[in-house]
Amino acid sequence: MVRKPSMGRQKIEIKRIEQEDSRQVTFSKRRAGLFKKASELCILCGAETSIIVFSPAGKAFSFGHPSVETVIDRFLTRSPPSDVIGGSVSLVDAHRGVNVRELNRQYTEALNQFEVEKKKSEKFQQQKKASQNQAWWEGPIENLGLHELVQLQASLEDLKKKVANRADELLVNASMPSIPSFLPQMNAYNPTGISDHHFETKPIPNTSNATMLPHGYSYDFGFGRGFY
Amino acid sequence: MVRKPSMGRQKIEIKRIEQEDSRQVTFSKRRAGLFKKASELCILCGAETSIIVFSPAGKAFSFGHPSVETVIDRFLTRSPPSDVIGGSVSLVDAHRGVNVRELNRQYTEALNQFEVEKKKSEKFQQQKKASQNQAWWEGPIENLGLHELVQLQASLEDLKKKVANRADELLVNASMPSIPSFLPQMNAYNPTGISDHHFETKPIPNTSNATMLPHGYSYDFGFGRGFY
DNA sequence: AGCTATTGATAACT
DNA sequence: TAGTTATCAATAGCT
Repeated sequence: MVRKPSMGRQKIEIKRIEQEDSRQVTFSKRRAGLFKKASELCILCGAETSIIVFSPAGKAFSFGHPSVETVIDRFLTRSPPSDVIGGSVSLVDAHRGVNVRELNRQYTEALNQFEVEKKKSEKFQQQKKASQNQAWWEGPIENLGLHELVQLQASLEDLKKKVANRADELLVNASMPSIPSFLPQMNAYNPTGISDHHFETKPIPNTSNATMLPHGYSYDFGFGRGFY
Repeated sequence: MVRKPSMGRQKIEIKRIEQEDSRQVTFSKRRAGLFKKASELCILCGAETSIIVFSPAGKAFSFGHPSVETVIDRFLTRSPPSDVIGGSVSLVDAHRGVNVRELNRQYTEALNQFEVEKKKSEKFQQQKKASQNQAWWEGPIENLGLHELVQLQASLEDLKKKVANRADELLVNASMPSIPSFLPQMNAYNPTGISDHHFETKPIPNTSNATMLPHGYSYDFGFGRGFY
């Protein structure tokens, strides 16, 4: 019998796939591959990873270990994983207003400082845009005032720490009721099916306890954090 | 001479790598691979992707197209409020959390902008310094990024290769200023040592215009969304 | 950081 | 959308 000599995998250029069907197929396959790679990275190296992917059609897919929310929160607040899950919020409540207000003040202040510095380098921005993707970085740097920028950075870093600390308290304990990993949330989440959320996720082999779900669905098996 | 018959790649089990050194090496390699895959997914399929990875040591790495913040925002906006999920925390004033979160987001954004500005200034310095020594490459290939140029100074051979790749990208995506894959961004990143942020990101080839930076650093080239 | 031998991912096709 | 195969690409083990 004559074999069917598939061309097998062919080398492709990394550029937008114009063929819509092919693009969709490739998206699905590669998204699955990406999530698998991520899960392996988590398992092999004990990393915490979060991936969010919006398909060209606008559908959201996500992968997260221990969960998308956990990683994002850690990233945004830059605070270490908290074990104060489910703590009382009433205590935070008492200081909430003041803290937020103060943080806001500091933030505004820092922002103002930043704006001043920013204007100094505005010309470079313009130069960049003017030359499109040309060499925006070319030109004199003397006017930038790097020294001042450095100082500003220091103050920002300081502020950030405060924000992070506050946020950690407020978010972790209050607004971010960290979803218990083993909860069957995904299934129970949208029992009505009314949601117009998109979800088309493919389970990945060896995914272990990482979450890998369509938009908005978390499914942490409680891998926990085994970090240093 | 006797060849050195490397064992080449061996099959491995997907389970935690106990050997610390190996784990670290694997983490670096695979993280780079993961980001590359993500960038390809974005380019090939026009997807919007965000990846955040915390190394076992706690360092944060991120990839984002158009930017981490953009994708996360989009994701969180559409995501169901997590406050409602956990019954025990339903008493929480969701609004409060939003404020803090928003505050932090704005702060992070500001910091990112600042960092970008700062980074630019550093590039200028490099540019200046580099120009003093050799500027032979200017003009003919000024479409390339400074980082590339700086990098290329060390290797003419590399130059040819890079220029070719670059030209390729530019031809294909003329309107998309991409981030030169071999950018030494992370190296020049924090010369002050003031920041306590972690950053150790590896440039990924063919990353195009996606952002792929260490924690908190966004670098949106304005790719925009080319969705349907 | 570089180098290969292999495994693993996937483009083309059914 | 899922399954198969030939190739290409990623990377484990070393240096």
